[in-house]
Amino acid sequence: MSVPTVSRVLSGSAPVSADKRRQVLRAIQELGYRPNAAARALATGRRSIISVLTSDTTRYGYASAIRGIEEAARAVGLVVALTMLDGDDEESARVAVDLALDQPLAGMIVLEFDIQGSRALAALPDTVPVAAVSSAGQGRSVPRALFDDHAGARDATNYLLGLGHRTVHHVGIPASGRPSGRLLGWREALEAAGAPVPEIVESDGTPRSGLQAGARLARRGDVTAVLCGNDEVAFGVIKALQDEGSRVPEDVSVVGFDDHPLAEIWTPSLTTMSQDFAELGRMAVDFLLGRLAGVPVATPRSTPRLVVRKSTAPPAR
Amino acid sequence: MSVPTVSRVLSGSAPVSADKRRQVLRAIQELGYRPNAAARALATGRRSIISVLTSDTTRYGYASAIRGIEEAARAVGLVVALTMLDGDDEESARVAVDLALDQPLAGMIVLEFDIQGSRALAALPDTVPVAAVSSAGQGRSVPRALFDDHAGARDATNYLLGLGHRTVHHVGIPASGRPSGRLLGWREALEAAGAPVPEIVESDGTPRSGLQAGARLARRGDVTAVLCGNDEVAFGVIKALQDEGSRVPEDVSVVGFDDHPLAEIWTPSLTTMSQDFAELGRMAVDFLLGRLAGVPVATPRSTPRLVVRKSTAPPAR
DNA sequence: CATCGCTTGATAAACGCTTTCATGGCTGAA
DNA sequence: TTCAGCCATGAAAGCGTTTATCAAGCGATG
Repeated sequence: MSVPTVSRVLSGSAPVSADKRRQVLRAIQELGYRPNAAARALATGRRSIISVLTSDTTRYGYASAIRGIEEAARAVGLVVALTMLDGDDEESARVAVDLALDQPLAGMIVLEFDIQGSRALAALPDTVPVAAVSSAGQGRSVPRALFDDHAGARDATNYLLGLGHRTVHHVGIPASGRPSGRLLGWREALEAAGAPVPEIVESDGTPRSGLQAGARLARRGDVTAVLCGNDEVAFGVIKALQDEGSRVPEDVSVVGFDDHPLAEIWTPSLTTMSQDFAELGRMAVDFLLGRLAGVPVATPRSTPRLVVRKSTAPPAR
Repeated sequence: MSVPTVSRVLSGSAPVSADKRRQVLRAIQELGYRPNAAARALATGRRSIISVLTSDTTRYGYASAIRGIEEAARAVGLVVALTMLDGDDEESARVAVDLALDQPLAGMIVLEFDIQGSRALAALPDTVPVAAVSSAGQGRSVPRALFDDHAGARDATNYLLGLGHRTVHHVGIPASGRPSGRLLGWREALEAAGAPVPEIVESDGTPRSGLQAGARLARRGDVTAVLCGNDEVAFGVIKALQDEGSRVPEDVSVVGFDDHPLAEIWTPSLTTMSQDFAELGRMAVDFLLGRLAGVPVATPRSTPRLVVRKSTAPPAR
């Protein structure tokens, strides 16, 4: 019973007599033998890791996308490695990229939801096969799975205008490029409708910063509709508005983005642009794998879908 | 300029003249050379991957723990690989474990927050270095970083009893063993106080199931205090109670578990047992690495801390 | 009965790196 | 000037697989 025989039994690359096979299998059982992954990777050149570069993995959209990526990867026998991007300077992007690159990678997926993602993408050598998950728009020319938050924001804004609001305020979140697709879509819709374009209120995308944004909006007094950069911020905005005595949706309508699992449980339940991040993650994997295999694959796209709940209503007159 | 010289420059394992070094570095620059990770792993035997086995990564506690693990791993130059456990049968646990084991692993961390985690742990061969992140309690004898949700549930229950509630109801979530530490702590506190032990309401840990649980509780009529298995469920429970006309906390006090980022934004803000999952994840990595290095490390423990907010109050009399 | 072809097992090379070992050049002391 | 001793460098072996090549054994066929 030789080494190659074992290899053949394991890989099925050549016929082995039933007898020998049984022998080999039993020995493997007994010894608890596991092929050495490094040696195998070296000999075959096959890489089994998809590396995911992302900032804050605890946020809903990120976590969902990662989940989708992992599912799709596992389905084809690949493992996903996670590297977090935690500074937004170029140096920390380089460090993270280096760490990720030190693995035997089949490919890489960058969640380009924010500036950290863009930085990482920029720091990548162009030898490594990569797919980004990005907002539709410009950026380094790299294969991407796109979510069209430009269109999403436009639709959301139009929906609010359609309810009769004179204009729509916007609470921005950090974006990968500047300005973000969400911001552009919002502005575009306002301009197309001839509505005034109010000053943007910035946030960092967390509920807590939404609280501050909401407080600032409440102080303005003339706000009747708000489009938030994501649901977490929208939650904070609603809370702050309520704390300041505004009723949602009677006094102010609020629309979120992403369709967080808690959006339908919130009081009032949150009208939002639903995005299927998990699906987007899966598409990114398929896209990457397709390109690796040399199969031409169309750029995957996903357009957010308006989910109307109870946080929006026509303005009080 | 020979191969070993390059290796020496890169690893610093032996002195190289400044001249040669410069030469080598320039060549590396020009060629965009990257050492082959698989070959390196094979030659050195050093493994640079920590594999994390976990079920649903989008849930707050899981995502936070993963984040902590990744941070700690990255700090020592390791990469984390993620494998999701998505069935709760033994077969899918075996598949997931096999996939993870097919990498050159430094070690493995299993998030044993639920039955999937336990299954995975059971499917692990005892040759691989592993640390589990588990509720304090029994289980397979494996090094663990423990969170004491038994004590946490006890404290929470005692807090509610201390407010004057006659008893405390419990909305359970799926647990790794059965019964869960949270359930045990809750029951223990009730029994110690001589309070009646109400029938448990089950949930699957999601906001939606919390909604159902809350509706059932509302129908009982005699409920004044509820301890929920986690915050997401608590959110659902609160919502359902409110929908059914109960006021929180005036009619019913609700306590959650984990301190979700939205807990303080909720209406009313949620009293909860705060757990630092990220820290727990970091501790698990240190623990694992310490044991690998042969350094004796004490079992890390973390006890949840009561955070009192506005969802609890003395019972209406 | 001998030969051919086919199946199956063994031997050896290769993957790209690290590490040990030997060598040759240099320095410094005698 | 010479030789011991040291240091930088290159040659070679080894890490655990896969795969190509080769040899042997077997049954079938002429």
